[in-house]
Amino acid sequence: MNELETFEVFRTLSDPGKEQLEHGLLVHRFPKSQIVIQKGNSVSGAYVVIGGQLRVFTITPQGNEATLYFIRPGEICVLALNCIFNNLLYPAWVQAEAGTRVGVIPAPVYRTLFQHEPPIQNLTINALSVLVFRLMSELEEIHSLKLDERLAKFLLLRAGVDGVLRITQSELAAHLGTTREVIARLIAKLVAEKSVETRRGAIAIKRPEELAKAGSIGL
Amino acid sequence: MNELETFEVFRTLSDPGKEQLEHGLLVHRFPKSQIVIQKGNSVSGAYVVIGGQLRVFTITPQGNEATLYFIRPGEICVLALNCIFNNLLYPAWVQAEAGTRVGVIPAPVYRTLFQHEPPIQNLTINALSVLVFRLMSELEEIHSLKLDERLAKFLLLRAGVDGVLRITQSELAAHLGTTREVIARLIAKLVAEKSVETRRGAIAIKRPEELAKAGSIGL
DNA sequence: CCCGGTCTGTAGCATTTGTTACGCATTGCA
DNA sequence: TGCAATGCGTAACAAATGCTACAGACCGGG
Repeated sequence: MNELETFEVFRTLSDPGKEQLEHGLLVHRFPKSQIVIQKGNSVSGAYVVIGGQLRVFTITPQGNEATLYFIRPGEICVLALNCIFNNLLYPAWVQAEAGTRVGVIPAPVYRTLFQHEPPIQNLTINALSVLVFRLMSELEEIHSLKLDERLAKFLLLRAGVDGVLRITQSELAAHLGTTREVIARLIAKLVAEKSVETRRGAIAIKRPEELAKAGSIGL
Repeated sequence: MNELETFEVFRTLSDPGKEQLEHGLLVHRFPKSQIVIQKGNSVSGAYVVIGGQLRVFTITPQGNEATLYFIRPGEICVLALNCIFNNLLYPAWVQAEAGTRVGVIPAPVYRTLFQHEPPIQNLTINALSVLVFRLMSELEEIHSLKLDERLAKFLLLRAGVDGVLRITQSELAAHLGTTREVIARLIAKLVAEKSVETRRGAIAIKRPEELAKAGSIGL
């Protein structure tokens, strides 16, 4: 039984489909922070994250990173899909976090699966759709919200159940497409009004209501 | 022969596929500037533009519009696709420009076509992919370019062969997600350096080289 | 031809964001 | 323990953008 069958979609394939998949599948492991794909690389197949997590980001001319999104276990890299369906080069950078395991389904295999297997069709369409929505709301947010509002939203949406978000301010800045100093300034305000506390490499949310107000999120 | 067969994709369907399509297809006509879909509407099917052009945009809390993209003849509304595949409500506004004709393929019909007809699969994947790329480069641009650079790029990419772009400054502002005054200020600079001339409802590009420099486009 | 609506040109000020430049704290490693 | 690397806090300044306000130009319809 291949590793992808931990995920439901791949269990519901037809038998010939499963066979094709087993034949082609490759599994890679990446150590922490390793760059998996660079902008301009050609893409050999569809990437499915089995464990760990991948981070997709771009780099601005000034050298700042801006995170586009994450790929978590069971998810598939949509940009790579785009590339294999349209024969394009990969348009961003990808970095592995923690010990990440990734399954690679070679492009030709994936394309035949897509033609005949409804589960793969759904998976594909869904992945693309979700990305479109994320990107659109991201765009809308950038146009309509100020940085402090986006920050508040980000903190709320990503904090764990204990209200603690393990992330450095530089990383935060990268996610929001700005610089560390700006983030530090905004967080200082939040600390002043006791909405959050800061630690090295982490932020603890103390008064989510305040953040929700700032980020215009219904709580 | 139905109106969609002016476009190649729909001519390459299998016979049963064509039949299904003919059964379900509806064609609508819209006068200039009519709002076609409002945010939150439910979506009845896939929209294919036959003639004219649709404009998809959002509205910020301050009431400013920001254009997301256009749908031209032969293209399909990807957001509507998303909605019919995932049973969502439409997430933006759509407005018709000029006398636009739109074909509507009801959701169930489209879904069966998608399952069995490779041309429709390709069309769908392509439409989604292209949109993802557009949105991503838009995002990257917003992060990395300043407004004047984005403006220069926009002018160059959209001007006709005669170097004239028929658009009001308010519309320009909407496309770039800013306000008219800001656009006026930036254009004033361009006029001062004689890169462009302005008329009522139009802008004439006089020295594309200058704009290309500003917008960091290789000419 | 006049008038109301739309489009444009400008100015000045308020805010937000980016930049530069430090100093200190914490961590992990030699 | 000492040192280097990394992360954080802060200040002052520069630049970009947004907002308010107003005046003149142009257009089409009555």
